[in-house]
Amino acid sequence: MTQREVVSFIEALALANPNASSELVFTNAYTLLVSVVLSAQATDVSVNKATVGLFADAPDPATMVRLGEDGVARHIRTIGLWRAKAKNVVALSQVLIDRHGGEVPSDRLSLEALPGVGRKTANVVLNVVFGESTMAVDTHILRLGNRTGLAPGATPRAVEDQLVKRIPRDMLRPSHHWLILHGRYVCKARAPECWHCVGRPYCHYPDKRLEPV
DNA sequence: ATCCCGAGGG
DNA sequence: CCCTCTGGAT
Repeated sequence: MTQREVVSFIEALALANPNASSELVFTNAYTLLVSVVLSAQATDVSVNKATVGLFADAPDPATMVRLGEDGVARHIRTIGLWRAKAKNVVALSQVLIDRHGGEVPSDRLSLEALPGVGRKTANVVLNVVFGESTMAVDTHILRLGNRTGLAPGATPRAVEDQLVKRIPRDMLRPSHHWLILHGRYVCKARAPECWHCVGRPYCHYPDKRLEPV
């Protein structure tokens, strides 16, 4: 896809989704961070179902540590990978208390040092909470980037670097949400709905589905 | 059977 | 570079 087509594609997504935002339910930096940690290999809907009760019991790091792994696990057992996630959420909360005054740090190094937080989660927090122009590449963006030709790359990091390089700086931050929503609801993994895709003129996917099944 | 806003360990 | 962790929706 040419540079001009990349910009046209992103502009079309912007028009189609003027107020795109995260679909995770959160009220502050801490609840966003925990929600994103819980969202690995899980849908936002299932995460939100579990966090209602979790954050009612433990809205901050101190209460989360007090709740403990078993207490957290009770709330999130409906989400995949719940054992590791319960452990990480408690450990991460303890680190926030010990090293960051109970607050969520605003730099990548500190974020990625938290248990259960890798590059993708750090990028989401930096983008949503701290207003940075990061591009968090999840399964949707990895698929969409390769399928459409927008950002070919074998790994999330390769796709991230492509997107950062090709999307104009002033569009990069909101592009994260535009791309995720497009991947989730239009450029879907199983049956992409190309018939109402605004990126169709630029997309390289050879098997465009031009009408509903 | 495949997929979902991955990370850590070997 | 694997592999494992994990459950609900489709």
